[in-house]
Amino acid sequence: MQQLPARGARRGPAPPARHHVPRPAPHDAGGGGAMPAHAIVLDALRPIGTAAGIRRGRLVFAEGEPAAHWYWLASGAVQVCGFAEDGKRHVAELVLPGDLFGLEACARRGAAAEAVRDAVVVAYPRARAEALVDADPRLARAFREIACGRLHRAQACLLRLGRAGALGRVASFLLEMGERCRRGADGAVDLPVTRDDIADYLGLTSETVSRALTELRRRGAIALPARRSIHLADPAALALAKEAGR
Amino acid sequence: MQQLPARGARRGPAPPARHHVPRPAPHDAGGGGAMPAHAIVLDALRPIGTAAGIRRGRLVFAEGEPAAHWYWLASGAVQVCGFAEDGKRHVAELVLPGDLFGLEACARRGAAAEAVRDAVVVAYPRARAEALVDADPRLARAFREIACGRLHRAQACLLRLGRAGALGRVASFLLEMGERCRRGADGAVDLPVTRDDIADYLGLTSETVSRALTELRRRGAIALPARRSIHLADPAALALAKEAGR
DNA sequence: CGTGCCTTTGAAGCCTATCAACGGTCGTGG
DNA sequence: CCACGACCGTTGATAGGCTTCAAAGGCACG
Repeated sequence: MQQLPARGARRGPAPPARHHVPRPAPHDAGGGGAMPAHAIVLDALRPIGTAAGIRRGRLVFAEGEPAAHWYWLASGAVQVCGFAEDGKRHVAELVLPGDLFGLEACARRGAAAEAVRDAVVVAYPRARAEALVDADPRLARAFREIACGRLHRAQACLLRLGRAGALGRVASFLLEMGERCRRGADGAVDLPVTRDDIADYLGLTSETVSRALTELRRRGAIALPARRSIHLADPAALALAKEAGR
Repeated sequence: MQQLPARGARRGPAPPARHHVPRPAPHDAGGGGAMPAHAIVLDALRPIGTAAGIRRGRLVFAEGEPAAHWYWLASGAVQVCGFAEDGKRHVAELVLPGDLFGLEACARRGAAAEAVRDAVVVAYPRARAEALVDADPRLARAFREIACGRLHRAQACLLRLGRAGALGRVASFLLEMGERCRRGADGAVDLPVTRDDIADYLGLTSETVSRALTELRRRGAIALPARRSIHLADPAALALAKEAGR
């Protein structure tokens, strides 16, 4: 159990990381099968995991860095993202609690991973993790399932970015979050990200995201009870808005 | 060796498919390692593969269809794509000769695969292929490498779609094709796709793609010796144009 | 209680989609 | 071999959507 090399940063200063071993997976990315692939992999990897706290704005790993670990997000939120030369950011993947991330095949990271909320991650040394996976076909299959599922999600994002306008992207995003996020007591979705983060994820600006949310609220599709809380009042209306081209 | 269920279609009628067993991989998606992952997987899968010809415009598989096979593209070109309700298409992945595709984790296809040129594909029954992979850790690792590499490419596409404008997307696309395509005798890249296909891949229209190409030619970054041939005269200029935001 | 950051709203401008037309090329059939 | 037709590519004009620039209110945190 040792401190991770949590390098880089953009926002505020960085207090020392917390250390504690998180409990097993809070949810299983619905695989339908008998035992979810996520649970199989996490069970097997737990013995070699080390936990660390990452403050908001800090990087779990940077682009170009050696890919020495696989990661599991215990709490908080992480974005896998790239940076343009002018400092602009684009988010390739939104990582929520319970998700694995940083599963690179190459020697070096193709993108950075930034904590967008204070997060607790568990790191698994890649060499040891791969050895474990190699030794157990059942585990290998579960991992394969996760990797292909991740590819599927990325392609869904591509389809969304390619053909949908601002309203459609935001509506689609909300529906995705409705499925992936744990709902609050009143059924509202607690967004783990700011408007800026959403914008970078959808290839928009925060102003446009705000306008789209306002429009959806005007239509009665959603309600915004609190800053980070969104109530999906009319999923059908959202699904309809999703189809709106640009 | 039997006929594949090549359903669906858009363009012209469909003559009978050709049947022949293609030779081993014409190229190895540069893994750097001793033996490329592609070669390992293809060697192992060859015994259970059946070849089939797919005419341009026909589907290799349709969205929602059971994912019963893995595929390898021997020749031609294939696009993994989704269709909107209004008939608009967006391409999630461009498959070139030598690539594996259709590696779904779910029971059903999340997107369709359309031949954009007359193609020859080799199909591997998924159950038998997975059994083979399960039985050989070395094979499993190679397959994992391919899957993660594919995810990496998809995320690169996401970054491109998210932050680049038309000129940047086209420049980026040309550089990608320059790396993935086999060059002609004069060093020109032979594009396997039409302007329309490029547009659907980049989330643009064919007119905008055409304008971007004209602009790049005006800048001296490229030359267009023939309809489907593009000479990358100044890769540095292309890399520069790639960074152009919208 | 003060200070940032986040969010929302407004106005102007650029970029891209859309509609339209034309020339060129390829494939087909006479 | 030639002629025709369909498709592909290019270029222009217009409209619409999104980004950008700007400013103000609100909530959270110190």
